[in-house]
Amino acid sequence: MTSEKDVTASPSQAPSDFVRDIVAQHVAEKRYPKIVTRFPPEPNGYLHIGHAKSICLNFGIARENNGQCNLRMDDTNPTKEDVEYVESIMEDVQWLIAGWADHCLGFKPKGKLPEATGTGSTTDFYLGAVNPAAAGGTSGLEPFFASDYFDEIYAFAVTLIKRGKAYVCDLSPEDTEKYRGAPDKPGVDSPFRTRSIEESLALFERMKAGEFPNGARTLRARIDMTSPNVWLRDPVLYRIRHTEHHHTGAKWCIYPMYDFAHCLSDYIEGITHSICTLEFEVHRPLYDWILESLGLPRPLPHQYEFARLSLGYTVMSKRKLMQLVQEKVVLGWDDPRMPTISGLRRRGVPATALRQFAANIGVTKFSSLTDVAVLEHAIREDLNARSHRRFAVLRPIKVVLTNLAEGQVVQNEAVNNPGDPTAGSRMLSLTREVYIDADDFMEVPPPKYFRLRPGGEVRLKYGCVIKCDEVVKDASGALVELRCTADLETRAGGSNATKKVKGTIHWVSAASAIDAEVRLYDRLFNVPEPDADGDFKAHINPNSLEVLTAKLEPSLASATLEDRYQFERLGYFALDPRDTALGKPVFNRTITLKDTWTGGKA
RNA sequence: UGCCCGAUGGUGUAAUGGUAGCACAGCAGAUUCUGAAUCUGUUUGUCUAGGUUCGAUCCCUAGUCGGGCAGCCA
Repeated sequence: MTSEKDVTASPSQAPSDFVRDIVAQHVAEKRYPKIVTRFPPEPNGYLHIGHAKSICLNFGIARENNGQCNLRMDDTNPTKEDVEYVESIMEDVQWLIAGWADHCLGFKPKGKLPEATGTGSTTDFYLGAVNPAAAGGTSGLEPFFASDYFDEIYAFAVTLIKRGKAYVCDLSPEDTEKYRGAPDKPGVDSPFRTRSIEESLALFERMKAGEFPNGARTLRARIDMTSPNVWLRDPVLYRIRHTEHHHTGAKWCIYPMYDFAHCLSDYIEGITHSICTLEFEVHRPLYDWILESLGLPRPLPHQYEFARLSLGYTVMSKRKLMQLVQEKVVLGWDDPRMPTISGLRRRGVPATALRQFAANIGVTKFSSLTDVAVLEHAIREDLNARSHRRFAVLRPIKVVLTNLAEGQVVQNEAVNNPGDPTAGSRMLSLTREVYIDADDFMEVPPPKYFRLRPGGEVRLKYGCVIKCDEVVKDASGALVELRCTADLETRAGGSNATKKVKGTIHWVSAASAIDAEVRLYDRLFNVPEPDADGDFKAHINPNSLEVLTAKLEPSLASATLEDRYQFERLGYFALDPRDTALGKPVFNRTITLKDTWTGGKA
């Protein structure tokens, strides 16, 4: 495979799957001088974790074969697309592949268009890539745009007409549908199918010139109205849309359809392997028909299909995600509860974890439902290795250590990561007043409860064992504070340091703790397949976000956006990059720690 | 009732004519100043019926079940 070290994570060798097998065979045959893939999102929404699977596949294949993967905006429908999406896509892709496949990313000089390389009767166009890493950054570069090829695609359409393989059709949208027939019923030829080449040529030019209203005419391929594959029943190649385009402005009023534009865009860029999802499988004969009908001089790209990702407890279509945003179920496309790449990033999920996840789930043609536990495992595994441990108390209970003097400070060393000796340590101050988490004290605990109870003992981690002498309540019966005695001889190095107690809990000093907003996220839906009954909004988890003010150990005042933290016994947390302000930290819980305690119920 | 694609433990995936393996989840134990991590062990599987073959998860046929396809969306 590759001789380079995979920087995703040490254990991940290049995965193997049927697409990579095909590519490997082509490499062995030396079929192409270089393997070129592409990631071609339509800029009509934000990228989600399903796209991440595709990105990892396409860029993975490129990097494993010393190839290249072009980022291309598949923007042939001006009514649905927007530059906002172009920008988010660029950011998300570059974030996901950073440090892994940047050297394979294909961009192009800003404004650069394909060059006509054809001679004589053969029409040919080519547009090569520039790598941002090699070019010293993305300034002056941009991704590819299918809309940059409108001139060339138009020229190819004219060629098709001249070859008698396409014609201008005057059927209305409704009639076009009727004539198409049904999957089990053959279609009927359009009355305009026999139109002369000259007339189609003239009409097509007038369509381009804007002489006809939307929907008045289309350019259609002349294939076979009786084909069992409905996509071969004279598919529409061009439609009239008097709409400005986010990238080409007002230049065009006719726009190519996906099927026509995609294969040609692949060809123009010199793509060798055009990898897409299963629903395009029935389009493949059309993809091939168009390219083969043009008599193109360079090697043709080929399409390969794999199963899109379905993840438990979430929805994955852009339409549904858009709905969640528009109906304010979430706070935006990058809401940390969203399965979008931007949402996962904001939640604190590292790109390496997403890449490892993609490698773990594999690539097949079987439509499966992936257990969220697989994603969660990849995130925990990544975060466990890299996160410094910190103490944070989410729901504070005050504990007074009655045998410590006011102002007395007992310093304790706490390691930053028990699995990584190089991570160092920091000091924690034990004082007369500390906070512990409400979950770590129960007046009437269930069986096997290891934590603090009246008259019971527990260890304050990196501190000492304490004993609960008194539970103080107010007139209403609400807990005010716990009065405990600390046994300082049980500290590390003390005469009773190895004293065994059932529970060890985290804590913070009331004297030095800092306040911070902490956001606890839970899954957005409360059933594994929210859309199984077609009503995904009925299964929204009303408690997917809980916001609280927590007490944090003081070292967290210097937390950075880049670092990941494990709040011990609670989970992994990261600073929210959008809402954190100077002196006002906001932490997002990326994921809880795995919790095998049944809560005494078992 | 047309065409295309698929089917391996609970879930996801390997094995491409020769011992059904891995991961997640689960369970049990060890260990633990995180009920985490780590370590050890372990339950559970080739959709059905025929055929080819010394031998079939793999090749062939039929069936069953599942997914996709009838936008001037992608």
